[in-house]
Amino acid sequence: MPQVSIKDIARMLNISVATVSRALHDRYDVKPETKQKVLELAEQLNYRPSSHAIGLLKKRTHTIGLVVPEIDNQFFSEIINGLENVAYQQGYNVMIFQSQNIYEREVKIIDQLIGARVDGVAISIGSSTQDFKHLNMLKDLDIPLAMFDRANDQVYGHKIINDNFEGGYKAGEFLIKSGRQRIAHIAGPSTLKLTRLRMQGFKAALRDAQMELRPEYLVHTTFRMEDSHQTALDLLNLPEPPDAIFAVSDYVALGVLKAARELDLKIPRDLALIGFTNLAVGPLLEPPLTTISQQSYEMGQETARILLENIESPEKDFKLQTRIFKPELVIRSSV
Amino acid sequence: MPQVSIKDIARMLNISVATVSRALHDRYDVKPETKQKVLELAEQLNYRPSSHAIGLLKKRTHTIGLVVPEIDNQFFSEIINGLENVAYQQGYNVMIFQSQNIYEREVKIIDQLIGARVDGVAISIGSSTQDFKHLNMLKDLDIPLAMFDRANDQVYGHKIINDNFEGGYKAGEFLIKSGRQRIAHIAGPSTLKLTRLRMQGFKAALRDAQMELRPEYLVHTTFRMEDSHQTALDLLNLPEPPDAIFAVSDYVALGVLKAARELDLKIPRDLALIGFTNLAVGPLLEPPLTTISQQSYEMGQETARILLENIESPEKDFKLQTRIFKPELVIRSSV
DNA sequence: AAAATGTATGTAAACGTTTACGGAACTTTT
DNA sequence: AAAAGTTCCGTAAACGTTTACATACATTTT
Repeated sequence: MPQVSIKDIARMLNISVATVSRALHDRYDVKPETKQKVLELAEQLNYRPSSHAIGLLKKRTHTIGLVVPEIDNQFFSEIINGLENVAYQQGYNVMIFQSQNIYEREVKIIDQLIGARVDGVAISIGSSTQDFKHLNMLKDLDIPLAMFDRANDQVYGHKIINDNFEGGYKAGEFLIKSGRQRIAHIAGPSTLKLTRLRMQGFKAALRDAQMELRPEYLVHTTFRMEDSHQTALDLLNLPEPPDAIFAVSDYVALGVLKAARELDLKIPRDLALIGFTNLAVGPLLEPPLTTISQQSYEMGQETARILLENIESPEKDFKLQTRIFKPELVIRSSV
Repeated sequence: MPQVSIKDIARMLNISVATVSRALHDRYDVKPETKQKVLELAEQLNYRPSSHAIGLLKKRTHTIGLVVPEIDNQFFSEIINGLENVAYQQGYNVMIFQSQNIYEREVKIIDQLIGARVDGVAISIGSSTQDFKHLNMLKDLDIPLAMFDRANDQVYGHKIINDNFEGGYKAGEFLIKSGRQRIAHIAGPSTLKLTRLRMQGFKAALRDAQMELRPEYLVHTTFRMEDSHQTALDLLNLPEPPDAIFAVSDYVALGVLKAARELDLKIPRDLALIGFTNLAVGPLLEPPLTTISQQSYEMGQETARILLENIESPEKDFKLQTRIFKPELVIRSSV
C-alpha cells in the first residue's frame, strides 16, 4: 500500500483532519480515547508526516544545504562530520551535495537548494568558479551563507578559513631551517585564493631568509593525484632538481611521494617533503609525512555554529563573521 | 527580499497563476509577449520553483535517499560517486545521510526519507543494526530498496555485494602459498555478514591446505583505526606472534601497519599483511599494501542502475536482484 | 434559570504548483 | 451571416499539513 496521509487516517476513524493532527502532536484538547485510536492507527499504517507539506506551510525547513567540491577527500568529509554533528544537535538536517569543481554543477546545486527552501547554505567554492552571481543571489533571498576553506571576497557571506599565508610561511621557514637550498613549491589551481596565499606565505619565508625562488621551482597542479604525480615527476627530472618540496596539500604530497619512489629518491635524505592538511593517513606513510595541519573537524563545527546563529537570529542584518584558524606545523619524518 | 512565488509574479503582471506557470514551462498556448514578460520578471526576481510544492503535487520526487555508515571512508565515498553519477544522468537527485553505525540514527534517517517521499532508498546497513523493521517497512510503502556492500537476508531489497567468501579464501590462499605458517585473521564486527563470510572463506582456505587456525589468531575489531591498532598490538604481543595477518579491511590493515612499525617489525620480512578493499592510498604505503579489491565505484553505479530500473518499472512486483562482484587479489609488496 | 466556563471537535484557509476544463474574443470557413 | 475553429487566458481543484476560529455540548457558577 502506498503512503498514508493524515486525511486517510481521518477518514478511517470518521473524524476531522484537524483532530488527527492535534492527536499526533499530543495537544491538550483532544480526548485521550481519540488520541489513542489515532496513534494506534498511525503506527499501524506507518504514517510519516510529509516534509513537503510542512515545508510548504511553515517558513522554516530546519535544513541546511552543504556543498563541497568532492566528497572522497578526507579533508572535506571531516568537515562534513563536524558540521553535521553540530547541526543535528540543534535539530537541523543537512543536505550534502558535491560540485566536482564544475561551475555549472555548483550553480545547479544552488538553484536546487533555493528550490528546497533550505534555511542556510554552507559551501566550499569549486576551483573553476569565477562568477559568483549564484552565491550572491542568496543574499537577495535572505538565505544566510557560510564559506569554509575556500572563500571569496566578492561573495557576501561568513568565512571560516585558514590563515593560509601563515601556513605557507611556516612550511617555507621549516624547510629553510632544515638546511635545504633548492626549495620548490607545487601550488594548487591559480584560481583559488588559498593557492595564492600559501604561495605568498612561502615566498615571504624565502625572502626573509634572503633566498631566491627559481622560476622553474614554482609549478601549479590540481588536487587530483594523477596530475600532481606528473607535475612532481617533471619537477624532479629537472637538470637541477630541488632538494625540498612544499606541496600545497597532502594529496599533492602523495603524488610527490609516488614520483620520488619511482625515481628511487629517498625521503628525507634526497628530498624533503612537507604537505598541508594533515590527513589521517599522514602518519602511516613511509616516511610519516611532515605537514601543516588544518583543523577540519573543528572548521566544520564552527561553520555550523556561525551559520545557525545567523539563521536563528531575529535581526535582519546579522553581521558577517570571519573565523581564521591558525595552521600548525606537524613535524614527522619527511623533512 | 524573501523568496517569490508564482503568485507574486501573477499579481505583479495582473495575470493568473496558471498563465505564469504555462509561460515558465514554455507551453504553446501563451502569447509570446506574455511569455516574455513572465520570463523576464522571474529572472529578475530570482524565481525558483518550490520543490516542496511540486513534491506535494506529483507522485514522484525524482530523488533517491542514500544511507552510508560513514562518509569519511574512501570505500563509501567512492560508492557515493558511482551512484550519484548514474543517478544524475537519469535526472535524479541524491540525498546523502550517514548513520555512523548507530541504529537509532539509521531508523531516524529512514523515517526522514519516507517523510521526504523519496522514490527509492540505497543503504549500506550499519554494524549495530539487528532489527530490520525500519527497512522492511519500505516494502509496505512501495519504496524500492537496494542494499550495497552490507546487506541482510532478513530484509526485502536488492543486493549489490561482494563475494566475500571468495575474497577471504583468496586472501588466505595467498598467504599460505607465500609460505607463512602462523596466519592470523583480524575480523570485523561479528554482527556483519561480510565479516562472517570473509572469515569463513579464510578458514576454508586453511582447511583446504590442512592447516589449523589457532583460536588466539582469530580476533575481532571495529573499522575504527584506534580499535584495530590496539587489536593488532595485542595480537603481535602474543608469546608466539603470527607471521602473517589477513585484515578484514584496508582500514584495519592501516592499524596493523602502525602497530608493526611501533614494534619494529619489518613488513613483509617479519610479518606478511593483506587487506581488503583496495583503498587509493594502498600503493602509497610503505610497503605498498597487498589487498583484495572491491570495485567500489562500479558497485555504486550498479546500485543506482538496479534501483532506478525498479523505480521506473511500471510493474508492481519488480523482481529482486542480486549482483555479486568478484573480488580480486591485488599483489603489491606487503606479503 | 440564566450565564459563564470548559471540553472536544469541526471548518476553512493557507502554503506553491500543476492541469483539466471552460470560455471569451478572434479568425476562418461555409 | 451563421458555424466552426483557433488563440489565449482564467477558474478551481488537488497535493498534506497546521492552526485560528467557530461550534456544540456538558458542566459549573451565579
